[in-house]
Amino acid sequence: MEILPADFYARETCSVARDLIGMVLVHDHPAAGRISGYIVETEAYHHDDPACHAWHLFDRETGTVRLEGRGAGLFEAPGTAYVYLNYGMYWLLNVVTEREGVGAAVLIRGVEPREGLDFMRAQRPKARRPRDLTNGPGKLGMAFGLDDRHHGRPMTAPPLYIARPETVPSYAVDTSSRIGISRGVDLQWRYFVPGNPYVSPGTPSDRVKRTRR
DNA sequence: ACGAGGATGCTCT
DNA sequence: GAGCATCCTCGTG
Repeated sequence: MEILPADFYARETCSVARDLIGMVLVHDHPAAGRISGYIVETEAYHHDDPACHAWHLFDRETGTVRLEGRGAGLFEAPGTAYVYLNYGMYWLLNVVTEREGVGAAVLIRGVEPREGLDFMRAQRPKARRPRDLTNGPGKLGMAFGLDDRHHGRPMTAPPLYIARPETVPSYAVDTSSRIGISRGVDLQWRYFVPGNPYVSPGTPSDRVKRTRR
C-alpha cells in the first residue's frame, strides 16, 4: 500500500473528502499491531464555513487569523491529524487540507473494518452488531484507539496514516448535508457509500429520508 | 423503528 | 452558562 503524501491533502477540501472514500485508514498500534479499515464516510470543513472550528478564529474586519484555542491545529500543514474531544467523551479524527495556514480539514465519519477486528471488539464492548464497531466518528475513534496523542502529528507516516490499497473498492459515492451541526446545514459536504453498513446512522430523520428514497 | 434524555468535559463560535 | 462535528439506554408502538 502507498501512504498518501501531503500533496494528496493540499487540494480543495471537498475533492479530498470525496477522494478519501475507498482509501484505508491505518493505525500501526504499538501494542496491538495493525488496525485498519476502508473509509466509507467523510465530511468537508472549509475555512470559510460556520461549522468549521476555524470559523471563529478569523477576524473578518482585518482579514487576519488568531492562532489560538482548539481550532489552531487546523492551520497546520496538509496531512496533519486534527483530533479533538467531542461531548467530553469522544475523540474525532480529521485530516488537515488545503495549504498550511488556510484552516480546513476532512472529518472521518465511517470506516469498514479490514484488519485488527479483535482489538476493535475489545475497544467497543457495547457493539452488538459488526457495524456498531466503526459506523460513526466517535465509534471509530474508540475502535482505532485514537486520542489526543495523535493530534498534530503527520498522517503521511506511521503510526497513524491513510494509504491507497492495492485494489481500491469500487464504491459508489453520494453526497448530503452534514450530520450533527447547527450552522452550514444546507451545504452538501458529506460524502458516503450508499448502502454500506459502516456509514453512520446519523439522526433518525436523516435515516428516514435515506431509506424511503 | 423511533424519539427523548442522560452522560461528560472542554471551549467560548 | 450555553453549546457542542456523539453514543447509549430506555421508553413506546
